[in-house]
Amino acid sequence: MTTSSAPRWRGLALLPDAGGVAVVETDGATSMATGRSEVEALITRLTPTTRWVTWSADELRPLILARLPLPRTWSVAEAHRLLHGGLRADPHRCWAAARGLDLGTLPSPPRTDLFALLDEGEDGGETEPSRTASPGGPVWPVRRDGYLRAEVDHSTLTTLEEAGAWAVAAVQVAHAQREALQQRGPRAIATCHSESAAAVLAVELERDGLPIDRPVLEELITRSAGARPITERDELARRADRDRSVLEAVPGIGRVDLRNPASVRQLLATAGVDVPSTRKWVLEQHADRHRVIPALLDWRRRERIATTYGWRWLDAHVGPDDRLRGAWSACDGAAGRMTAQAGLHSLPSELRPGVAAAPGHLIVRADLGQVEPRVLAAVSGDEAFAAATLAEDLYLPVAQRLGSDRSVAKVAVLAAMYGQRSGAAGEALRGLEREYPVAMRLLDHAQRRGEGGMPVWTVGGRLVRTNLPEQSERLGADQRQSLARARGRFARNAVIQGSAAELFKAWAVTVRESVRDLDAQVVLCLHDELLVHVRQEQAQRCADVVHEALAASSRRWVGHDRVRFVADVSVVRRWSEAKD
DNA sequence: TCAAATACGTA
DNA sequence: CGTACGTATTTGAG
Repeated sequence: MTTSSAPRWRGLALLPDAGGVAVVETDGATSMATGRSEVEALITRLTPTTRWVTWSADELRPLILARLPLPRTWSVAEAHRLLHGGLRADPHRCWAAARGLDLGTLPSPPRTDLFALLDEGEDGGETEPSRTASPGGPVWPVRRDGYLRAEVDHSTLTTLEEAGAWAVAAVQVAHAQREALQQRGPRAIATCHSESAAAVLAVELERDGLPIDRPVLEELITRSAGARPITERDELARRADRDRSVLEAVPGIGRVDLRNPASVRQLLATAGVDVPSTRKWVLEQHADRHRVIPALLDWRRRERIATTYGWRWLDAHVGPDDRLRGAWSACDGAAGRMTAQAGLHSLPSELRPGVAAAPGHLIVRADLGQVEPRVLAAVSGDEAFAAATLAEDLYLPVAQRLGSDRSVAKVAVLAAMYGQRSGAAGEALRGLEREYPVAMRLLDHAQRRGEGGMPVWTVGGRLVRTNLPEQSERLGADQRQSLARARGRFARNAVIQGSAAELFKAWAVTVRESVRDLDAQVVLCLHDELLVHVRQEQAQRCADVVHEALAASSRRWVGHDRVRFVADVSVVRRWSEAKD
């Protein structure tokens, strides 16, 4: 293998105020471009062979907003998250980790309070830091004790020299990260490439937003929350309107605070229904006992839309261009799935007809089928389980081997991956252990590590810690055991969920690249589902490209073709439209 | 005023 | 005693 050959890396740092870009060449020389055309020429001239190193994709935001393509990047932050787990990946932390410095004594970021004045000059660095970069390496951002200056980040850069030194430091970290990732496993560097691209995609997703059909969305909101309130009085009146349907189901009840679970429980007791809690699944079991219960469940549904996805949400997150925007991150702090704000990942299906292509456009909707068991087959190397993935419906061959119904096989496989032990799953699990011992061993091993508070790794090499937040000292024996079990289930699931996230992102960023020529954009990533917005003439071609991208990226990711991934791909006007 | 607990939407 | 996240609300501590 020749993976150790030096990558063609160029560091990139932006001067926020000057509107310029500093580029550090592979030999350390720094050049600079200012103005859009000059910057674009500088970036695109080198694009085909260059991987652009930055501390984070967020630093590239101005270039991304200017729609520069940036196809090959190395995000120091994403590499750090892969190597060390968790979410925190500011430059100072990444630098210290790459240098092997103690993270416990990481200089704290500057405070804006009065105490900051008292502490000035006590950072272990020079009191009058030289803001000059030396040719041999970054002097200015680095303190005498080896840490990066806590008060420096990309928004504070003011000169070409500073930007150059900032980029040089990023490239130095990237080289160390690459070495570490090479040790981590055969897929880790490729994973870092796609995670870095996913971080750029995350900025693009926020830039482009999700196209919505405003009249339809407004109608759907009106149906649940009531007409748009103008005054605060209106708002209270709408709220009372929603409450009324529940309250009138129990005559003479008077005023009840439906938002207070204790009051609701009392309300139900008055109606002659005694429930241990007012949780939805509990209420559903008593739905036929009194008409107030269905009314309450419907109230909850409407109230969710009114409060979380109502008029305020629409005004806050949907722009005048009818795009729904929220911030995205390329990975969460646990197994590494993408996250999104503004409710983009939990939009009720009821509102999805309101997500629609802009005029003259269509949406290519694609979702991976049965992705987690297919990922299990890939990461475990269980050849029998891999054989099942060749089927369009993986659960059919599994059921056949288990000698059970498809439904039993499905429950068993999902239970195996989620660590469920209760109910009918227990029996069927034994069948899985008999027929697919290799896959089951991998899950059990991860679970045992989690129970012991030890980390696990995704197939792409991401470290997933299992001992993070809870203070395990001073726990009773029962608490300790339930904590260990929770960690075990988490670890068992994390190797699958996290590896699936890596495959998904590899697919998503391949789609991102390959639809660029069609002038199409990925506008939503939802764990196993992609929406691509495209002009209608190109929609069919785009759907084909999405399929091809899955074939290519999954083949690369798995490393062979004995595990198959499948996607449902359809061309629709609205997100809600049925798959074909 | 802030954090935890509760609840629930999505995968 | 299935996992994850984001959002809103209530509650209780400071």
